Amino acid sequence: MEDVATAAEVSTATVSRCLSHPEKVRPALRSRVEEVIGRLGYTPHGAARALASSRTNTIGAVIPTLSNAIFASVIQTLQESLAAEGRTLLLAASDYDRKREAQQIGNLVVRGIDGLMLTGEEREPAVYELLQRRSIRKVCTYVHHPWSLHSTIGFDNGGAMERLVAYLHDLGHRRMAMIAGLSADNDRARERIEGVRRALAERELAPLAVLERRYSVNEGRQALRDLMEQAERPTAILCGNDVLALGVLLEADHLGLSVPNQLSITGFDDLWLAREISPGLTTIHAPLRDMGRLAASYLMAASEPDEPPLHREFPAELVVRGSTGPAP
Amino acid sequence: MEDVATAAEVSTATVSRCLSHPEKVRPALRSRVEEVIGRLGYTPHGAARALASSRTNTIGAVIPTLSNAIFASVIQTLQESLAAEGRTLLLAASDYDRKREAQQIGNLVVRGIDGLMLTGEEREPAVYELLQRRSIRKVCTYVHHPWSLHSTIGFDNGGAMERLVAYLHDLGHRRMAMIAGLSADNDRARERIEGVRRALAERELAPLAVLERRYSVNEGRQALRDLMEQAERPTAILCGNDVLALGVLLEADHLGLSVPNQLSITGFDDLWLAREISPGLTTIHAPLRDMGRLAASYLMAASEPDEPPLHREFPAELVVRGSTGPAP
DNA sequence: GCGCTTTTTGCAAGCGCTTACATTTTTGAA
DNA sequence: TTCAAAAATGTAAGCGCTTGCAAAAAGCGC
Repeated sequence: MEDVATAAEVSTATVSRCLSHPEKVRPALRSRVEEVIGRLGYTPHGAARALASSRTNTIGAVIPTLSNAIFASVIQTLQESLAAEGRTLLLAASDYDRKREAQQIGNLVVRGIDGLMLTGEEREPAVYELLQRRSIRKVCTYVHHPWSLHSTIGFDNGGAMERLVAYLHDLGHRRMAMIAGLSADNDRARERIEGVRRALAERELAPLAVLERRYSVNEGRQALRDLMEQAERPTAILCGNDVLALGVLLEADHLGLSVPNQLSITGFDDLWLAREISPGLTTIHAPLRDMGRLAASYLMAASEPDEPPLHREFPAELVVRGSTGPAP
Repeated sequence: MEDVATAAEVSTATVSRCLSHPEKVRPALRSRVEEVIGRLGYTPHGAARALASSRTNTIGAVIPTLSNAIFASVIQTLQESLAAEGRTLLLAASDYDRKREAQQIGNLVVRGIDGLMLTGEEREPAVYELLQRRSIRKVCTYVHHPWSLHSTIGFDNGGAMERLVAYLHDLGHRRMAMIAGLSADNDRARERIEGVRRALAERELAPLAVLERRYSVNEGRQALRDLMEQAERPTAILCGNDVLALGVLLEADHLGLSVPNQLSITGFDDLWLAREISPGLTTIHAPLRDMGRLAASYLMAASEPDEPPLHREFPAELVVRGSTGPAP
């Protein structure tokens, strides 16, 4: 920086201003400095900037896993929106593990972030304390908790499942089962289960079974086999996400069960695959791009003192395709 | 840090050493300091550390897109390996755009990284100059170029396609076409095309057509329609990756073409989907986890002066499934 | 207990920037 | 043209750590 200042015959302060607040420098001078910067190939030192300005222009995000396309999609949007404003994305994966998530967040905080996108709301309280102490903006995504002290941007997981149950009920289904995700460290999975129970209870029904499985195709396959061994077979199966539903669909084919004639199947998320396979998967469309974009702009905004939390719900719409039909 | 030092009745230097070089501090003292750190909830300031030590403990990675599972998978492995050694991953996506990639890399470098994982080898020369000047370790993945000055960890894209052609040729196929990825800014795509041309030329054949398309299911579908409109129809179609192949498979079904009886189809990458769909997709298995792990350990290693580049090839094996069969 | 070497600890000088404040230059109304 | 107000630039004090070097403590052979 000193070299640039010398070559351009200005002070280092001016060079710094050209880089950080170009509007504060007279255009003529600015272009002279910029020319020298280009000629000398100078690039600023991020750590020094961060130390001096206590801003890192970096936003962190913690998601359960990259292996699931729905997180990849939000991250992609987030990073595009951030890049457009000159921010960088620091990414970590928790692998659906609470302890690990806390550790990864600690990592990100140490590394220096101005904001943090989280998945779901439930986590170690220590995490929220740390973020508070460092006054790092945060937002919980994939959920909508208008009562919460933490900002949330997402959709109504339980409500979406209720609509799915209502739809199946209208088709005449009475014996329904659910293959959910592991609910232990996952509030989204839990809300989906609760939504199903609630909607069935309203109709004076109960699920034949609620199986909790890791989100994977093979777990879905196995779960269907387990369900079909039981005395009372369901006519419809609600899956915790599309990946499980896909496994169920594949296994149903394998077992010679006709979908949707003998068995209706639903998913959640609306991966592109849900549309491409045959039969198409009836599912809930998760508003991923909307979430990613809003999260980005929220996290980049300047913090006001005593700002109330932001809560924004995007609709999660029911998408009816070929995997559901009237009860046999 | 000063507070910790005061409370533990030591100097800040000792606190720093407890954090960075614990073996240099007498165990009794160290545990005293660590107790205070825990009690006060002190977390070090990453930017200050980076500035003082000129190490960031952060590794960058630039991939074309997160939307393709093969990149997600490598990133997942990379990040696990890095996290195990206390390093963080800084991620950027280039969207298969050369300019954008250069810009994203610039971003990462400014932000401060000790090493960088790149996808493929071909890019703006300025990028390599920048990395050189900042003496940032780097490695190109998904390719194996033993002649290159830049380290490469990957597999032989062209050779894999040659094996695929040989296999199809043995099955009696003579009229083959290729639906490749866009080769403009993508050396992997180009090498795959060249592999096909070379293998066919050796057999005194030439591809009926080489279509270049964006990697997407719909582009694959459209490409198959285009191919089938031509006068001379292929009996086998080699796709640039599994996503294109999947589109071709779906469209073949749609068009009433029987696979593999009327048409053989191959992919590249071996996504889990390739195994799950029916018929299963004959493809090349990309050694993603191996690449990710080795890239991580290479990038974390200390740089020696005048170290020669590392070149490591992992086998990319042919996986035969139901989408290929004898020529009609 | 002594003098030596080896290990542990403290001191303090930066690391490369940003920015509050002081100083200089420019602007514009009289 | 003049002078106060506004804008542009320079000065220099940190930002929170690491680490070379010096000083102190510990270990060791006698």
